[in-house]
Amino acid sequence: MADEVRVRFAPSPTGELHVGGARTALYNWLYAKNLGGKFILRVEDTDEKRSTEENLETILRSMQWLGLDWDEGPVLQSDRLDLYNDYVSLLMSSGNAYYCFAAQEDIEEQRREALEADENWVYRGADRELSSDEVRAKLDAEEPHTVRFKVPDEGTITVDDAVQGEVTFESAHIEDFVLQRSDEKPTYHLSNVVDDIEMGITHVIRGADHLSNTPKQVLVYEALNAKLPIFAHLPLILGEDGKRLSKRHGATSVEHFHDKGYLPGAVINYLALLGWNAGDDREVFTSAELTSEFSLERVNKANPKFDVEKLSWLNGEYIKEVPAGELRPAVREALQVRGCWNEELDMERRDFFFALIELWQPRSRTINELADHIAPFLTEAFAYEPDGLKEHVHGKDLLGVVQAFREALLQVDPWNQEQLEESLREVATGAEKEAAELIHPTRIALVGKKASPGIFEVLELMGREKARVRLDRMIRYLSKLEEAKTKRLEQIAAAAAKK
RNA sequence: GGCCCCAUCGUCUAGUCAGGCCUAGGACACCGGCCUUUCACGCCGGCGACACGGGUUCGAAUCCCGUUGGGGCUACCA
Repeated sequence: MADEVRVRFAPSPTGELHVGGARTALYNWLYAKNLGGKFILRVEDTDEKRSTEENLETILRSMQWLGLDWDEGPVLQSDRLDLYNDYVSLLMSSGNAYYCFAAQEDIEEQRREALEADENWVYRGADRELSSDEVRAKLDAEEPHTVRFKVPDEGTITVDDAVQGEVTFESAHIEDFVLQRSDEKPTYHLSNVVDDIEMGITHVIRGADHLSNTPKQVLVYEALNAKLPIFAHLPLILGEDGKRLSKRHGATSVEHFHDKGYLPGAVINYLALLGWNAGDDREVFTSAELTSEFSLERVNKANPKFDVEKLSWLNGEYIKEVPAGELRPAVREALQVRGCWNEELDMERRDFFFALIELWQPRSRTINELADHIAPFLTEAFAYEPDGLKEHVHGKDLLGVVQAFREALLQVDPWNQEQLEESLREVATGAEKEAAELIHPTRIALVGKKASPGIFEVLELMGREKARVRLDRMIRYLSKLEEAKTKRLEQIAAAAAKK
């Protein structure tokens, strides 16, 4: 029987889960699902200065939101420090590691000098040669020390990477790296390898920023006589400026996309296609298609740039296709944030709420946009869009026709699109105006914007009472315009009379 | 600086491993047009790329070398 596939996502809780990490998690998850393997979550928190509980919680929340469920874990490295110490002893007794008493500052000094002199330099600990008596004496004297790996002076290490192909490194270019810090905590190079061995990880799928570190880890595997996993290094996601994605690019955390009203399915879909493709022209994938078709062979080697425009388009595609009912909780949340949620929308006005969602689905790319569009139906606390006023209201002599339409609406029966349209056209004709000349100001009166779904649809859905209140508001606005105009004319007349 | 990786439209990419089917295909964005009371959707059309230079070959986006450009690593971070 072939070994079960076991992959892991191993974030360090030094920040939120950003899209790069999310994609790494996703590819691991897809790989496991594709092969019926296990997806394990491990938290690499051996750097206690930079790791926080809060970050961990955010990461877990983001993964859950994306639907990246794990089969085992989360395993915290901080819970198993003894394990790493056991391995240090093992490496020490097999002669692959040694105590290093050199002061950090001294090494840094040497490193700096070498760099300035343009020399290629790697640290080779002089303490490799210390006799066991000398080591014992220093240890007894409690001299601060680290444990370093004894890197061979010669030879090459070849990493056979599932994405990058064969990559060869010279041992001579690798320094005697630290396995255990002076505070006895393991470094990443140790804990990472130990856990991958202990957890039976078969495939290490991670960002390409780890490729250069891989030979060090291979050395540790070999020193431990452990079987190497298959490595797969994913290209790094870059920001729009071509630089590696970081906080400097602002909004790149998964949490942010949740807050902005993106759907988890769309984010997953976008991330899956950022560096991988099925070999055809499809852009929209179901989760099932993704898991059944994913393969490391089709992962690209070049670094992609993160394009929020395309994500937004995809998100719009998802919003369009999803049944209104599934959007309900997210829209509700967004409306609550905007302070225009009413419990009635979940009870007696449930159908109305659903109809509102359906009305705006085809013209919203995010849940937040959708909520912004729905809000005017729930509250009158919206402003008239300046552009709309300028184009369709100011200087149009509308007071009379809007008043007439307001009166006509009171008589419309039944209250449906056909009757509403008939009524509006009649009023416009009576006032010797084009229907459009009444439609545009009406739209602004109803929702404050110059764009909306069909005006009769909006009217029908909004209902007579709300429509009346909003037209009254527009009538007051138009009256004020008239007043101001009259006043100005009087002033001009008065000024002319004086001359 | 050294080591490692990468390089097709502005962006994501197909095609590269097995060279001719590529006057390089799709998607996002952008620009026109149609539809329409507006916007969006939808439909139709347009703009737009094999980084550069050498080879190899009858033939190169595809193979080789170099240059340039980008990214990563170079910590008692991960």
